Amino acid sequence: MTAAPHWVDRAPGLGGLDGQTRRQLEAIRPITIPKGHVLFRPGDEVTCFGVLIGGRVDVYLTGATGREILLYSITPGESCVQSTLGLLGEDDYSAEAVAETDVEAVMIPRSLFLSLLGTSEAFRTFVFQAFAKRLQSVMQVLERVAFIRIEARLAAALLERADDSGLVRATHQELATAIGSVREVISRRLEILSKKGLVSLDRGTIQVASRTGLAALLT
Amino acid sequence: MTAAPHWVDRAPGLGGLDGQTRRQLEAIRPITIPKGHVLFRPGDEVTCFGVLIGGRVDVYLTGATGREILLYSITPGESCVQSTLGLLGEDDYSAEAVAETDVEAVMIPRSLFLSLLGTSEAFRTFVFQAFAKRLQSVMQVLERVAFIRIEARLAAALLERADDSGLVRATHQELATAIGSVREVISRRLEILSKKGLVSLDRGTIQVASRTGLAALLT
DNA sequence: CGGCCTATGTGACCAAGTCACCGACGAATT
DNA sequence: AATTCGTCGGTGACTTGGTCACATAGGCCG
Repeated sequence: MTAAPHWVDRAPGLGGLDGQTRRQLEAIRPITIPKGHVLFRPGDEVTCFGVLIGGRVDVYLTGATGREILLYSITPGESCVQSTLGLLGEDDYSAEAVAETDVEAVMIPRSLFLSLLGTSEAFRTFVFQAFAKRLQSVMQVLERVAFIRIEARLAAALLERADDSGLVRATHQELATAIGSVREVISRRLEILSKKGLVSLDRGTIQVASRTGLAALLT
Repeated sequence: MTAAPHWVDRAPGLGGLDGQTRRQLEAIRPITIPKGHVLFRPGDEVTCFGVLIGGRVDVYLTGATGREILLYSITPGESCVQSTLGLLGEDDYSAEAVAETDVEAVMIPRSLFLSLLGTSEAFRTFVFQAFAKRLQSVMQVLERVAFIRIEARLAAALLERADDSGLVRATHQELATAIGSVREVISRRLEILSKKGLVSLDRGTIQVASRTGLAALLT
C-alpha cells in the first residue's frame, strides 16, 4: 500500500525545508476539527500557529450589531494569519474563525513557531507570503465594500460560487455575509436578477442561468 | 556641538541590531521628499523598502469612481508595508501614498532588504511587527466602514484630530476621506453637530465645543 | 396533523451616497 | 479697489442600501 504523503508535503508553501526543520514539524500530529466548530472568537488569546491541511475555515469580522463579513477563507496549505498577528504583535484575535467543513490542521506551538522563524528561511518565507497574501485580500475586501455597488458584488459572488452546472449552494444570508451586506437586500437583488432571467431561485440554492449576463454587471 | 542621532537610532523598532547590519543600514543616506509628493500610485512597481524618518505619509485606497479612503498614516520609525507586500509577494502597489508634510525617508534596496531579512533577527522583527500592525489597522478600517455609522466615525475623527484647544484643521473633504465617506455627507453631519452646539464651523477648521458631547456619539 | 426551525418575502422607514449646481471666501493679479 | 480664479462649503432632488417588524412558506419530525 502507498502511504498518504506526510502533511508537510501537502502544504504547498513549505517546500525547501532543511532537514532539521522538517523533522521538528513532522513530529507534530495533525488534529481534526468537526464542521461548524468555532476555532477562535474575538478576544481569544493566541497560543498556536495554525496550518490547515484539509477542509476549509472561514474567517469573519463581526460588528457590534452582530453583522458579519467574510474576511477570507483558509484552504489547505494555508496558515492562519490571525495567529501570526497574535504571536508577533502580542494581540488577541479580533476575528472569528469557523470550520466550514471537517478540518484537518496542524497547530505549531508559539515557542517552536518563533524559533523556526529564526532558523528556517523556508519557514520564514512561508509565513511572510501568507501574511502578504492576507493583507492584500483584506484590502480587496475593503475596496469592494467601500467602492463597489451591491449588484456587482453579488454577481461576482454568484459567478465565483457556481459549480459547473451553474448551481450555487448558498442561502441569501450566506451570500450577504460573503459580500458585506444583509439578507433583505440580497433577497431583493436576487429577485430582480431572477426577473431579468439571469438566475432562478430555490430554497437554499441559486441556479445561474446566464453567466455572461451576470458578468455584464461586474463593472 | 552635539550631533543629531543617526537615523537608525530614530527608528524605534530597530533596536538591538547587530554591528554588521547596523553598518549596512548606516551606509544608506536618507532622502527628503517635498510635501505633496506622491510616493507611489496603484500599479507602480515596488523597488525599495521604505522607512520613514521624519514627517508623515498617508496611504489611500482609491476606488474606480475616484473616491479615496485613508488606509493608514506612516509616522517616523515606521516602514511602508506596501513595499513589503511588493517585495515579498511580487505584486505591484495597489494603493497611493502621499507625503502630507516634507518627509525624510530611507530607501532600502530590494537586494539588501531580502538579505537583511535572512541575517538579522532584529530587522526581521521590525518588518514583521510593522506588517502585523498594518494588517490590524486595515482590518479596523474595514470594521468601521462596514459596521459603524457615519456620525460615530466622524465624532471619533474629530476627537482624534483636535489639538489641546479643541481645534481641528481639516476640510470637510479631508475628514470624508479619512473615514471613508463623501464631502456632502460630512458637511451635513457637521451642520447637525453645530446645531447641537457640539462644534462650531469655519472655513478649513472645526472647533470642538464639547468633547464629552462628541464622545457620547461614539457608541 | 401540528409544532418548530430555517429560509425567504415585504412594506415602511432611515441612513448614506450621487449628481448638479450655487455661493462664499481668499489669494493673486491688474 | 476691482477682477479673476481656485478652493471650500451649502443645498435640493434623487438613488441605493440598511434597518425593523412581521408575514409566509417549506421541510422535518414527533
